[in-house]
Amino acid sequence: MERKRADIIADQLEGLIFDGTFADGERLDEVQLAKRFSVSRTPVREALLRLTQSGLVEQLPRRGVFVRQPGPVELIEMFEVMAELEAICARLAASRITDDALRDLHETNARCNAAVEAQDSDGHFRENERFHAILYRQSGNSFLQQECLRLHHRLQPFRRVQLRLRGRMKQSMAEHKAIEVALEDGDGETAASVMRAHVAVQGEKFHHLMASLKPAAE
Amino acid sequence: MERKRADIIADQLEGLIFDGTFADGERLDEVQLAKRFSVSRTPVREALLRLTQSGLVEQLPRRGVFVRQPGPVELIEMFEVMAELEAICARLAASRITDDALRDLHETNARCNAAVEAQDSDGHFRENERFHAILYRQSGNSFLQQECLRLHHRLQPFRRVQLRLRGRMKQSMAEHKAIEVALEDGDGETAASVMRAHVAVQGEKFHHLMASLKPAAE
DNA sequence: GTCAATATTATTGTATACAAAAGAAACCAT
DNA sequence: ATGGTTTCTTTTGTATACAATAATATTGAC
Repeated sequence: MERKRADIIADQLEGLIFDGTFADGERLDEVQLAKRFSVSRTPVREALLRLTQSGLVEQLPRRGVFVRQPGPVELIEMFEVMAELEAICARLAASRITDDALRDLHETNARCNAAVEAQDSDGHFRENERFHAILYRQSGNSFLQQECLRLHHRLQPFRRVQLRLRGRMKQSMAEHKAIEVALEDGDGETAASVMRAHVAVQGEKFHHLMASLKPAAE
Repeated sequence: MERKRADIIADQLEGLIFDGTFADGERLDEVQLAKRFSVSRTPVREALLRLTQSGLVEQLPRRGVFVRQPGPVELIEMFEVMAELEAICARLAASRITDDALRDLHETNARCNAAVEAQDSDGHFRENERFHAILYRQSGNSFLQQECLRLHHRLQPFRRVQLRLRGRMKQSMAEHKAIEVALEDGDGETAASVMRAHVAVQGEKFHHLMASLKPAAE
């Protein structure tokens, strides 16, 4: 159950930004949003403040808040950090993961594979999320886990795109398997380097995809 | 120049939490703060919302906001993440750092050493900050840089303590030197591992210090 | 006709007023 | 006296009113 209206509005606004209803650079008018959600400006302002902290919008003093989608460079940077963070999780998890979690990881990968075979995109997405979430948790560092979840969530809209590329899903699953094996062996360095590449390639694929769509950019 | 009153208040409140004026678990009353800063509740609430996002306070719905200092476990976790993040910066910087920045780093270390010799605690602190800031920047990833600055800032009140330990400053300087050399050699892995230990030890020292002060804890 | 200065409008930032919910206190019953 | 219930108070969350500033439009001068 959600807490206050402001939080609900923040989540809804986030969704509207993620799905492109509010385009990059667009100004978010407080009174319009207030009318849209049938509330006063106060909870809308709180929601916008939260989005500002999340980095989804930018707030120019006395001018308003504007949607701020990361550009190509920033996106590559964010994926690079995500890759490093997940590599850390993998390395730490190699020595800290529980047997239960290892089993869970194995089963999750199995379900993920099955979803790929069945062309079940949503299923694959769900199990893929679970795979990564398990590793965040098994880093044994809940602060690291929180940071990973935060950045993961922020990159989510960009993450789905690259998975549609031909052959990417199967390669991705092979990487998952390699990470699983490395963790079973307690080989932190291997787990880290495979994971780093696994995540970093997502950013690169996305970048290439963008570049092919907008050849004139930059 | 600061933007709105709410931001100024947020910064001031942060300082008051850092210096212990507001103790852990203490409730921050909106009307009291409003009177203290001679404003209405509105900017106070905005400031508190910002601190909530930063993690300095916790907001229980319909109950109020409470100062939330990290406990021993969380602090160790945060230092572990900081160590890993800085290790990443060092590794990336090894291949990306500019000659100018290398010179700057060298001079900063020299000034830092001089400050240690002169027992200039503030000077050492300042140059030490600069050393780390240079590496954040030379990671060549401004998103990573921002994340490092954020966590660094959050850990600042706990960082100063361990430096007062006997012999720690000299050892710290030796580590700085080792990192500098590794960067000159373009040896990313060495730079990363030295940096990781350099930062991680801060958390451990702090932990030991706390444990020695409160032997009954946990 | 164009540029600039001023007036008008619109929008953000802050203050206050109101509503709802949680906590405290008083009252009653056993 | 103690436990529970109910009222009252305190405090958060929301709505509205006001103030200040930036954007826009209008008007006047050249």
